[in-house]
Amino acid sequence: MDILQTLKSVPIFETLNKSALASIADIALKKKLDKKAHLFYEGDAGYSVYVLLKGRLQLYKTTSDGRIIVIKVINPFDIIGEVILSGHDVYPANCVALEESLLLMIPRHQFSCLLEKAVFREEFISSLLKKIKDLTNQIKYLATNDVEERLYGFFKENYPDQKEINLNLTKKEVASIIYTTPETLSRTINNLTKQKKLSWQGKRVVLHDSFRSKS
Amino acid sequence: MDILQTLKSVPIFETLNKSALASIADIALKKKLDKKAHLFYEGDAGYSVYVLLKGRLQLYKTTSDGRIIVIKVINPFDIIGEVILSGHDVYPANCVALEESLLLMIPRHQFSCLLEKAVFREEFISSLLKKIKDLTNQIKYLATNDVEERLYGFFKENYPDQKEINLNLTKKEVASIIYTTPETLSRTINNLTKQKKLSWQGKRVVLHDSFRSKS
DNA sequence: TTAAATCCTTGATTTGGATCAAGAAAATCA
DNA sequence: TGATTTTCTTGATCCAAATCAAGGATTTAA
Repeated sequence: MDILQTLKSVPIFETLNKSALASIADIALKKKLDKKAHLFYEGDAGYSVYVLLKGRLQLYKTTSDGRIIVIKVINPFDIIGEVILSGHDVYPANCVALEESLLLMIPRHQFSCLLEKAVFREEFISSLLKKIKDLTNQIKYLATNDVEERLYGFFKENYPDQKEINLNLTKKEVASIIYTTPETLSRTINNLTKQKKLSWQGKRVVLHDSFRSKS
Repeated sequence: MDILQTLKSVPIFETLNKSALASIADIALKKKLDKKAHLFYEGDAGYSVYVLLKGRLQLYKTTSDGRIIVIKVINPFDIIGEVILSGHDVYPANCVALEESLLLMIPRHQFSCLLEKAVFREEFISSLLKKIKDLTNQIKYLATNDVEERLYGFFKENYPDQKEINLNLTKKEVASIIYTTPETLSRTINNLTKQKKLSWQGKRVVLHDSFRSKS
């Protein structure tokens, strides 16, 4: 698929007219990221804004004692790295591919120019506001301390409405996304399996109707 | 102080020229909020964006079992409620005054018009990006489970560089801001006092140099 | 000024989940 | 293919902080 076609399929660019799309297509590059490869590290100076086309990324920070704190899992059509648009800024977190991913890479200056267009600006601001809402929910989700509940939230957030999931993540990775350890996740899955709330074999997860938020 | 003067003192409006300022002054209203009064509740339809001029607010959500999850403490010159700019949206959290506060209230449509101006737009986008960074840090801060550390972060974030603080909050409120209970906060203060890391009498808190992050 | 409500403290107890340990299962590599 | 690494599971133990309880201090209301 050529870049122009690709652009049209990305919601944030949908409202742009042909000439605007063409001008992005001229300077945007596709970038492939292997599983476990990093897009950037915290503190890196940033010159590009990215749009995830395919795959799944993870934004995370590390604590002083080496633990990983997952900020957010990034799904297709999310914008990444837009924080570097203010000032000559650096990325505030690390970003790694959870699976093989495909990105669109737009130089920062070019991206700024797009903001001249009212329709695009509104889309962009909306996407920032949505991100703020998401992070707000993430905080609530985290502060509501309960591993089972967080696991439920993980599926709901990242695999909405799916009963049968083909999971491209290890349990260890899921554990870190829901802020727990592999041991605790393993025991939680045990319990849920006994209660017939889900089944989890290899990459295949089936959520039964009884697997619900307690609230 | 009249509104025009006030506007000039708010960083996000600093770059605006006289006519732009005058047009805001025409439609912006000052709003006083008593301590414990709500600016809005989660789910309320929103028609205004606010700027905090004086005082301190708290954004929070409630869990299904009635606990309060503090999302963010808002300090002067922060923008509040801008999330309602996308679509015909509702506020995603509750907002309450922790002390008597003064706000500037700008109708949403008027605020949107300001975004036509490139300088203002850049300021506004920067403020959104900063908010995203802040929330990101809040997540890390929360996930780094340690009450003493979170208390340290609370002071650093909200009373930067202050050694002697006149605290307008009850200990119960501080406890909820750092995601703990009054009992645990009380014990933590005990320990820190014994170690001569701080003293906390009534509203007056003195942080000694030895009160530092462990990391 | 007293009464009622709320906040704060201290002690005792409980608990969810982390950590430690070690073997089994899977995935990756040579 | 077998060898090595990594992941997953299960059990035992530990711990920070929540919860429960109850008395004292402070604030607010009447």
